[in-house]
Amino acid sequence: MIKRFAIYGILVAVAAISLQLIQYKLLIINNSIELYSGVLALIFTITGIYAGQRLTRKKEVVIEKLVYATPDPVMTSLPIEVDEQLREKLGISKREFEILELMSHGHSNQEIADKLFVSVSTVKTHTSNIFLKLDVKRRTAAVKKAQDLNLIA
Amino acid sequence: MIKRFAIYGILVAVAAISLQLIQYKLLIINNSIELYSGVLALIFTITGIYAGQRLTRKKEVVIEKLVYATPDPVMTSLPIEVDEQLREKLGISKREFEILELMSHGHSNQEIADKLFVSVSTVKTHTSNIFLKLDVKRRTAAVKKAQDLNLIA
DNA sequence: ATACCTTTCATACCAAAGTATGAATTTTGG
DNA sequence: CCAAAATTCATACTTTGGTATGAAAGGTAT
Repeated sequence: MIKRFAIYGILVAVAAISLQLIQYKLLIINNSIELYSGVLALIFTITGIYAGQRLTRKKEVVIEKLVYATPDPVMTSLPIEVDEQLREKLGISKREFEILELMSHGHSNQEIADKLFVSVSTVKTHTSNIFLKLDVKRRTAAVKKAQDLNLIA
Repeated sequence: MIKRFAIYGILVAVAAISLQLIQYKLLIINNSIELYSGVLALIFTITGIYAGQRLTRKKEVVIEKLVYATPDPVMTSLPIEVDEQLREKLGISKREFEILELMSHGHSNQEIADKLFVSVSTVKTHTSNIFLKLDVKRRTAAVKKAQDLNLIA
């Protein structure tokens, strides 16, 4: 940081000397204080921008950028196994898990029943069991918890 | 962005007029081109630093976070800004959005009402409007769609 | 074989969610 | 200031979700 200020100091010194030259050239040849002012303004604006950038360059804000990509085959194997382990750990059966996934897609009990070719009663039984095992009282909470646990996507 | 340049343009104009005053004051009273140069340099260095900061403020370091999802044409810039834009595009009000978020956390209408200090009726009205705007029929579907649209986390 | 788990289904009942309608109040933008 | 949008609330009604209970059928491990 000290080094940086030293460099900037040298630059200012060089600029000062340059100014003397520019000053006399412009003032003697053109006798124009306006032109001189303009050049001066331009130079120091640029210098200011440069200095400002240099001195504050490290103040960066880290922002997450979402990159869309299809899942890597190698990566997909891991989550599924974890899902499986966690599912079994929670005592959730495969059928219940199926229903949990359909539930997370926003389907009603009736729609789930139709998709799985079972009665609404069956779906209700499963969902009730899922709620017990996930320790929640509503399907929205079940989906949220399952997502938080990485049980489902 | 255009607005920013306009503001900068006005500042430059004001600076130019100020310069005339400073120029004559200093040159006439002190007859010192060196003092004038110094003031000019200082002003425009500061201006430069300010302008540089302003115009390049958004250059953050972007850390890429992989999200496994199909590319969405709407989702190209920063998530936070898109949330706002998308929300407005869908005509979803700030209050409705609040409720949508609480809904996605698995809360019931009663719980949402308690958190926001409003009646269940109000929450129901909002949720119904949300469903219309998201073109869904259930809260689970609303949450799913909002997540898919990256409207909510 | 039998004890256990999973899956299936029903019936009944209560709670929560969602719709429709209308209206009062507040905020906000021109 | 005024019009439009947002927020609030109520009442009445329908639909869906969730609980409780009981039961039947199929698979499986001891």
